Amino acid sequence: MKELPKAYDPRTVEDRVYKSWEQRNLFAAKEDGKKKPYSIVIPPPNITGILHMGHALNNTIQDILIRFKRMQGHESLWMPGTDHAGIATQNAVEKDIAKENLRRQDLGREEFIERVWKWKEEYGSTIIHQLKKLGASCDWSRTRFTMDDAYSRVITDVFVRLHGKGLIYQGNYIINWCPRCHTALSDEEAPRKELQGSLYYFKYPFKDDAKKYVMVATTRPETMLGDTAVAVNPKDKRYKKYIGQTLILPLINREIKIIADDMVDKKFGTGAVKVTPAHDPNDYAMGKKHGLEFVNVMHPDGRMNENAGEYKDMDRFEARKVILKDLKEKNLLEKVEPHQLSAGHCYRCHTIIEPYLSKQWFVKMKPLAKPAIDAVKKGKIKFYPARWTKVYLNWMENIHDWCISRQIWWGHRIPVYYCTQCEEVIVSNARPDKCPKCNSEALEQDPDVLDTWFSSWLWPFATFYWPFSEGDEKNKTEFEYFYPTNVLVTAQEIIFFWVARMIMAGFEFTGEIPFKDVYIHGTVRDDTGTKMSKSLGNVIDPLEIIGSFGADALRFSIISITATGQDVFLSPRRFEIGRNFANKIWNATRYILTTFQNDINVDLCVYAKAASLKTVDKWILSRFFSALKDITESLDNYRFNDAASRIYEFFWHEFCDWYIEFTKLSAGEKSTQIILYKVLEKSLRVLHPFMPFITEELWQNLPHERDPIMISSWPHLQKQFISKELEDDIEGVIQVITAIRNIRSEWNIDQRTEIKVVLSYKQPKHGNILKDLEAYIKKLCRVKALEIGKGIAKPSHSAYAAPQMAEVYIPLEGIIDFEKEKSRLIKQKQEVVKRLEVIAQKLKNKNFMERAPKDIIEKTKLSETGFKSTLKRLEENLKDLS
RNA sequence: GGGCGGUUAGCUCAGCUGGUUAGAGCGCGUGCCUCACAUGCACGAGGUCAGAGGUUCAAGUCCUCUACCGCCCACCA
Repeated sequence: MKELPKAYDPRTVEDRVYKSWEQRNLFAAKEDGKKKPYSIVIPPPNITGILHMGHALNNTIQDILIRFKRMQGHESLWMPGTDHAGIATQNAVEKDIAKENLRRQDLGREEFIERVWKWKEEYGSTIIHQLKKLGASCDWSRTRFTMDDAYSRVITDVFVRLHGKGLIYQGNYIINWCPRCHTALSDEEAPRKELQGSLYYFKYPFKDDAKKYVMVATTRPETMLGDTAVAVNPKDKRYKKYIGQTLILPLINREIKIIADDMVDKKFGTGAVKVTPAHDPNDYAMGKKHGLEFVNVMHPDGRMNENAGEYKDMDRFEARKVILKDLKEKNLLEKVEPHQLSAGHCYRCHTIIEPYLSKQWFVKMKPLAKPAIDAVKKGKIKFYPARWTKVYLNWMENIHDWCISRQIWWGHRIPVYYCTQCEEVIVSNARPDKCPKCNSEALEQDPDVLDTWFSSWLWPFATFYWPFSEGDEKNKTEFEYFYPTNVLVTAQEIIFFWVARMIMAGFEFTGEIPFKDVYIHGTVRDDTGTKMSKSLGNVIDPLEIIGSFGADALRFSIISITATGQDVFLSPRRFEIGRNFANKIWNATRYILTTFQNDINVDLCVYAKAASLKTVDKWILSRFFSALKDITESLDNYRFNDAASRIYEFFWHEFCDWYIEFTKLSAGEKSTQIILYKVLEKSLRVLHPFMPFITEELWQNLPHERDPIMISSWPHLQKQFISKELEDDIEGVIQVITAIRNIRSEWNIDQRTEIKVVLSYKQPKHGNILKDLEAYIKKLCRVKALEIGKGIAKPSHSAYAAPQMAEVYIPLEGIIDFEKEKSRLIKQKQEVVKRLEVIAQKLKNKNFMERAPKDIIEKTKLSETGFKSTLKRLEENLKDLS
């Protein structure tokens, strides 16, 4: 037998173990009619991504599920892949070429795209390697990329289908514009953040009488250059008389009308609002309604344009300052108030977005949302924790159309072609040879690309390359087998971005749900509660943790401290839990292996002959199987931290602390060896989904040649071994031992001093158990002589230490403070009697349940069977007490 | 303006369907290098479960309100 090192060193194990799995091709999943499928699609990380704690948590959870289900006999498929991450990747590559003093415009579109692909080849799979470090058991042979040809075909297909159904349209609207990335963004990509800004009050003079004016208030003074009206509420007495009159827009000297609109809030600002239809969504709506002029005053990069008069080419914020100065000089700036406002920020570069009028492509969302809402309402898709259901429904019911075109280069080109001759718009899967209308060959493809999420929302089925071309039986069969997937594991941040849209796409294109469950885990934060992010510099690098503590330690720690759906606060020290536990598992196994001596060829199946087992053997089996039951249930309910702490508790504090210590008395005996072995190997299997590396390594060190633990089976629950009575008995013995140790410690009796203990008991049952386990007590408490008998010791504490041999008299019933215990029992008994009386009275009233009004039953929350079972339990309690 | 989460030991947090004496890890105190493990072992101290009402035979757990902390959504110029 190999000698195992004294401390577990993950660095010598993990890579080797992972490679062995890969070599045996254990990750591959295939259609297998005999097995039930279990499938998960990974939330595809960005190719620009590097593994952070959020990934670590997210992927550990998925890997636990996948490994658990695989062991339970399912055909487990974890579909991996990466996302091309349009803006993020383009930004990264632009940064990269900036080192060569190049902008993307210098390279031109084609060459730039080539550079992105090259960049992708070099860095794009970093995150995949890091996921392997974490132990992820994805089917890597299927690794998808959202820009792959096959995947891209799905996207084009979907675009054409939606357009055909009238669900995609093009139009001029106010969208979120990032002046730095030069692209439109969806609402979800432009989250609003609170800003400390100002509210500026301007005077707009009347045309007829320059001394009179209307005062307006704004937070974005620079947009005033594009004002084409001033709006007031029609019911506002202050302004009613001015409606229809003409004002002169200062600085620009444009004539603008005063209009009336219900949208104007009388109470805000001055009650009169400047209207800039080209730079504000509300004003846009008003502009459409009132037929106003749309004056765009900005370049796409955020500088003012030719419509801005003398402010042309100034940056928008520079222009703001100058305009304020000029207005002040003209005595038109009344006052400035501090004002809390919120403005959209680009989710990629954090630049303040500009509401900007431009022509974009949109998806009509309302029709898509309907089936997706119904599915969740009917429980076809369940959220865990359930509270997210409401968040999802609320968003879905107020859904807005989705702006899907982006003015960047890296992404899926929009499959739309324009005829330069007759301006025909052609939507087509492939580039048409000529214009169907005028036969011209001068066709130009729309320069824009699609929102990255337009590819992600197809992920659950596009990864199977749906829709299937004729003869593509392989993908079709697999799709039918593995789809819908079982669960989607993700963080709350992308419920709207991604989860909701996937559900809509699932129904629209496959007619089915894309997944049955959605498990939303918490956000990873640092120990002060701040979200971890690179820019804040508060990240804990998972790879560093893996480097020093090991992947298993990382996995186990993060799982056991993350309660279902709660955010998790991390500091590096918290990973010691997992490291220490791994070391414990290592050493327990190491110890058990030494007990096998040379005779390892024991008949390992005979443990079923329970009759020949010792009490402690039966006890540990009982404890194991009840732990197994709990853990299996917890995993089935996505209660990962419960499962992790349960196995931790069992393995460390029951198996190691007590059972292994018990067995040291009978280490050479065959039955002891068998049970030690059995419980160990079963525990390793239960631990495997949480800590795959160390369990595989130890498994391979167990006697006999064996297949990897990764493809072993989840232990079979054997209920007949679970015995509550037996567990209580040993629990009692453990209490006795603890009490003796306690006395030893309290009286400062040195560990080396041998003592004599006299135990007395009242209940014969206890006495028998104690006698049965006398040797264990003596060994674990270092007791030289132990006397057990009825009524030997007095019914109170009486013990003393002698110089040579301490003698300790302990009445068993008095291990816990006898008087206190007695009064507690009496009190408890009285309470039980009281409860019994009340409940019995209610039951006696035979027709109670029928006669009771519904709301009372509701209120008491007790059904008739509830009453009866309560009664039964209380009666049992009473029996025990007598 | 809506919605959600949190408030339990010195710290970080568990506690699912209400039911014996409210738990863990870390930290702290005492004693141990006991031949698997000092990444360890044994023992211990430490909690009026944010506050106030209510429902119930029984409330950390359910209901109502209040306070503080945090998050999300919204067309607050």
